[in-house]
Amino acid sequence: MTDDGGLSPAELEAFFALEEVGSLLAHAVEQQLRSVGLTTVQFKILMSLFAAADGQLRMTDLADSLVVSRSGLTYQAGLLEKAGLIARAPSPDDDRSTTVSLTAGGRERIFAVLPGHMEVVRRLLLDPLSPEELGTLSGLLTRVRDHMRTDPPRSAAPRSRKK
Amino acid sequence: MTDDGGLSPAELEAFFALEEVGSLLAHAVEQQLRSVGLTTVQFKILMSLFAAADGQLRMTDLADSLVVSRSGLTYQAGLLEKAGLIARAPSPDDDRSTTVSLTAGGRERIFAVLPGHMEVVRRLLLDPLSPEELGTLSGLLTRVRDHMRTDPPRSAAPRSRKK
DNA sequence: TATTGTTATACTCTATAACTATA
DNA sequence: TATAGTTATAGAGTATAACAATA
Repeated sequence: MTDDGGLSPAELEAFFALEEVGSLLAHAVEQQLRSVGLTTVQFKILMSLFAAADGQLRMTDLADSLVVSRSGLTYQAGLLEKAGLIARAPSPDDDRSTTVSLTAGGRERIFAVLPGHMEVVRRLLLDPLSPEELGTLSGLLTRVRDHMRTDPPRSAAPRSRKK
Repeated sequence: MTDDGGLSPAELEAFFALEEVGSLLAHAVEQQLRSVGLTTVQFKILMSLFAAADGQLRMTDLADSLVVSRSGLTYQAGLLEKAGLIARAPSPDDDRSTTVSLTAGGRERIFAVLPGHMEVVRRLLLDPLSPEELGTLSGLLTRVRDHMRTDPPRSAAPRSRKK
């Protein structure tokens, strides 16, 4: 009658805990980002560029990795460009493409946010754990993340694959 | 120069893994919920009522626990009521308050979603872990969650607390 | 006076579809 | 023909402020 999908109590417990932890952490981070005038999406865009190998990405690749529509990314990129945090330029190899890159101002903004960002994470996530426990948690989550990445994202299908 | 807030590599690793796991899982769950005509917020509302001690909550308490504005909740409650999933009635003890409760249809909808919901969770989160690891993860996350709950949510301040 | 809930309103964001330019 | 990116547009959702009713 009360079919729960066959999950054990332990499984349900882990799931609900993860959902709540993720939700509370996301909210706290969002509040902190607001203090420097960034939304979560915008921060993700900046961090993606920051993490990119050569510091730049194509619009479409960026949209796909963030799982947003291209038009949605165009909108956000317009805001970030107007704020002087990113720059868009035609790609050298393919004239259809636009290459996005972080400006010096964008890098500064990242450095301006990170300390507070980390402080929130530390207070909410890290404080209650011992160093050993942190390592354990990190290891487990990394395994899960890697699995998520390789697993065909049937439920998080990329954009245009209209096939 | 590249101030990262003083977090160790292990801490950063745990943080980024958690952010990505939470993000990917949230997205997958959102896609699944869409198949039964619910948004994430609406599902959370239903689950909050389902989990409530006596199966009902005041509008304000519900809004606070979900960290949304009261007007925002009024909007969503209107949709859910129109869909016959919840019911609103004046509170017996306080005539200013409105008590929200799940209807039979609302309960049915929950049972309709849960199996698929759990399937997504199982595939993404639980599959790569052994039962022992699951227990460990669950324990750690539960600790973190409890800490988050007790810690003054300075960054997730409730609504009206205007001082 | 303070609180509960709703409403009116404006704004942000996102996606779909149409369009331009290039491959 | 297919792809990259933008634009026009429309829709969903959220919050602020004003309001009515009650404590």
